[in-house]
Amino acid sequence: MTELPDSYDPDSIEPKWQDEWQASDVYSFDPGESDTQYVVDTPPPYPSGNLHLGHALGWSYIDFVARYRRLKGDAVLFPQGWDCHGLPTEVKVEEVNDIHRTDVSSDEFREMCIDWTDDRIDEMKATMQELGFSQDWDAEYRTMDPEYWGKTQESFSAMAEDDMIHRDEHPVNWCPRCETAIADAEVENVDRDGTLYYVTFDGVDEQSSSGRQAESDDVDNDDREGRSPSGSAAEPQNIEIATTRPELLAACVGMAVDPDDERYEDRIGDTFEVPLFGHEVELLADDEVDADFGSGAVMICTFGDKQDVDWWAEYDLDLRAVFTEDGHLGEQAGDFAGLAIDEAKAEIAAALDDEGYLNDTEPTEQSVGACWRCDTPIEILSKEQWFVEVDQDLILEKGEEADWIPDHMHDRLVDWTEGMDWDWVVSRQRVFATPIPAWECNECGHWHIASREEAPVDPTEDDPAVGACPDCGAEDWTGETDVMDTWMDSSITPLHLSGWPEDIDLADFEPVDLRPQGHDIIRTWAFYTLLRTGALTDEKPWDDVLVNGMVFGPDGNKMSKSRGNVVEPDEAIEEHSADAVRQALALGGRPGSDVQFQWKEVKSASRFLTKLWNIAKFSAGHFDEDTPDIQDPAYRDADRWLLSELSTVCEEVDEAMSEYRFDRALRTLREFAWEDLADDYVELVKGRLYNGRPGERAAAEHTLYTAVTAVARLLGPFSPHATEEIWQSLPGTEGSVHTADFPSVDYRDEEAELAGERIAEVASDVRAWKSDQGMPLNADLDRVELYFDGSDGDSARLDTYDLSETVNAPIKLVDGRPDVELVPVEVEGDDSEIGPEFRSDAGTVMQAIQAADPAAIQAQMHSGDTVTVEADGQSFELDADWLEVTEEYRAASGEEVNVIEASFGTVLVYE
RNA sequence: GGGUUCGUGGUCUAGUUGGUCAUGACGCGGCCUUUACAAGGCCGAGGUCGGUGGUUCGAAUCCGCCCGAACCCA
Repeated sequence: MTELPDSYDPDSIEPKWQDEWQASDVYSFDPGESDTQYVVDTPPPYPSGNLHLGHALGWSYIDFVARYRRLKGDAVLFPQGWDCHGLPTEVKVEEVNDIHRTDVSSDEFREMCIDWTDDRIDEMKATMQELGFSQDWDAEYRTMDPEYWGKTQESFSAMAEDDMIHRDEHPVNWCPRCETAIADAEVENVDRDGTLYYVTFDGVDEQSSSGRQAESDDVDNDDREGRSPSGSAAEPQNIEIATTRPELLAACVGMAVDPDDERYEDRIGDTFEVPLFGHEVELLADDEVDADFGSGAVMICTFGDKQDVDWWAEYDLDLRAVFTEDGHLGEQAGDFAGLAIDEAKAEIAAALDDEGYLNDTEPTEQSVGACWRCDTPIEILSKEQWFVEVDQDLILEKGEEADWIPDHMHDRLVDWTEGMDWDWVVSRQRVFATPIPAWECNECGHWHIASREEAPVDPTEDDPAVGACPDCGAEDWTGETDVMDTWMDSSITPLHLSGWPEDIDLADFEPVDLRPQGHDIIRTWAFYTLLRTGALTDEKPWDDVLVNGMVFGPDGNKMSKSRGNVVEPDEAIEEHSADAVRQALALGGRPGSDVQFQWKEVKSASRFLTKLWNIAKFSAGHFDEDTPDIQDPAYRDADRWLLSELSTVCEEVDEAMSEYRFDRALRTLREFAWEDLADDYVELVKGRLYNGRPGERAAAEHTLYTAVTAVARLLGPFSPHATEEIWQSLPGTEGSVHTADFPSVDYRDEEAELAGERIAEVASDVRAWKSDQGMPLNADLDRVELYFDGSDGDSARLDTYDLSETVNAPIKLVDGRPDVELVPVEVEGDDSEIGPEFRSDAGTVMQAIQAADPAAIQAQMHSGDTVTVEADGQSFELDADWLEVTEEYRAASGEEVNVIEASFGTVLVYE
């Protein structure tokens, strides 16, 4: 127990506790210390070096849960991993060192990447520390460490044993800038302005040579020679197609139209000649063609898009690969070979125009697939690659078994999964990644995948353990140089955290408790984890998936450098405090919804923390080492009321936290601490604390102690630093607030709650009245009289001691109405009683009540249990309890008196 | 084009088992040194609950349509 400093200074207490926690083991996971474990599958971020507010939101949620579960007594594993492998690091390392990755050996390049990543991890850890997150750093993992990527390889081998890995020639998404295959999930569709070219394909007539028609039509550009889509006289007829990609002309292997398109009715199966390149293609009919797009006819190329791939497979078309891996035109392109794709588009369009094949162009909006790492438009190339089987049913089944918060995020998984039509291409033509543990036999071309025991292994360095080729017996191998998609690393995090393979076998795996993540990686991290864990263990990876939204800038837009609306976590921490930032993030909305970062929320959180600090400081001044142990305190109504309220708060916070409703939990806590505890309770008991007899004082002290220690613990998950400082300054506490137990306050007293509410209400009303009168709040009053207009003798059960001290006046309680002139001015009926009773007449009855003379109604209420009102010539009999008469003070009756209307009756204040 | 989510005072937000005057914060105006706190207390102004139609005695809440925004997918 230490003295609480006079003022709240987060700049000094936050770093102090962060260092303290690091040096101690408050967050270490010891499965033996509790019967219940709680394991979080924390996202391993890509180590960019910059932990932004979006991360801060996701990690705050995790930290709230982790700290809450610790309070509830679970042994919590909150680990932190790093998803290190990937292209951006390679690019960065090349940039920083001004080299190309082929300038140095692979090993050397990998080392450079590791060094770079180490530094970036340190930067992100520093921000995590500043935000007060409670990871157990003993459980840190980095996918670039052989201990980790060996597991990736082992899982690859295990899936290969189950025939879920294959190597095939298959069209893949290819980024020509990164020069690697990428998965569907790594393709972003971006809208761009493009040009739609109308190009004529001449018809081929077996009888005659493919002579062109020199016919001219009206087109927009009159310096161009145009060709009609349906040349009138000559045979055979040509056809006009529309394409945004003339550079693919050399790869054209067919043409397609809508089977119902009357313009092309008789021409299905006709042969046409590809302009400039001369090869012949056939016209197909397929439902997928949009007759309203362009000319209604399109060309099929290998490959312009996935649709082309489908048609290519379905109609068994030729493969004419025209693009090279580095985004140029290859030999198939003849005179155009060697041009970059963009150049080729312009040159081929110009050539088409020169030769009279280009009829028209028009601007068009198009959606193109782009590499999500570098935004370069992707191409589809046919390549030998490694694939992991996508078992859609299994993924859907395991996804269904998990609880998604919010619920609807599960729909995204389902939509994505059902739309998958290719297997997952996992090979990448890069360096800094997990090596694919496979070798090709130099003799017979057989591919051998490492056994599980061989991992970690670099096949470019070591030969396979198998020795001789099982197919041909040769012993000469070439190691695979391709590496794995980084999602292969991160999709086994639940397995890694569960201790596979050293502690458990795949068959022993049980789902971990929580997967927190952003909704942007449902189609990747969540999808792949379900795929891999499902395939390897036949279990769902986790019980709950908690999905966080995005953090927008203060202006409501997505944070971006170009918009200038980026707020960095350390900026917000410096301005206020980490404790305040965390509260602002918690209150930004329910989990799953996007959060707009707002300085005012951080500021108001900061004010609340100051308030809390002052409550604690005031309270601590009244505590001594005996306070925690006060036995059988002589509680008064105010104490019982506060304890009863606190019991409800504990329960509500518990429930909200277990439902991941951090916003609701925190709001509940704030209201209790500020309104009930500070504004009402503390004001009520000051008299007792300062002037009360020892027993009376002790009851208030103990109540205050119970409330403050409970609030510190309940608020600990949200604002760990301030609550720690407060907690450790209180008597009777041992160790960190973050190893304490969830407060068990179970003190229910409905009568005291009612009494307390009334005492607090009057105290607050008199306080407001004094403020209105311009009086000091501690001004003496002659007396205050409370009149209860209920008939059940309420007044007898009200404890006026604290109230009297607070308002500085003797209190008199009276059943009945005060001897001042009160005029009934309005009668209100209870909708929830009158509605169901009178159904369609309810509206009429309510109107009648309002139209009736309030005095007459009141008279009826005083003379009996029922009240009759008249409307539309009918009379309706009402239960007197359904009505409430509002009275107003009209004139003083002699003595100078002030009247305050209260919920239970009337309060008279005599100055 | 398809799907999901959302629309509440100037700004952000609570409130979805329908029920009396719609919650709070920030901002704004005014008053007040009161033995934890002026980083406080008190009072006040400010809302057709996106629009429209329906269900119902009664709709911010349920249903239909429309408008707008964000995200995901094509």
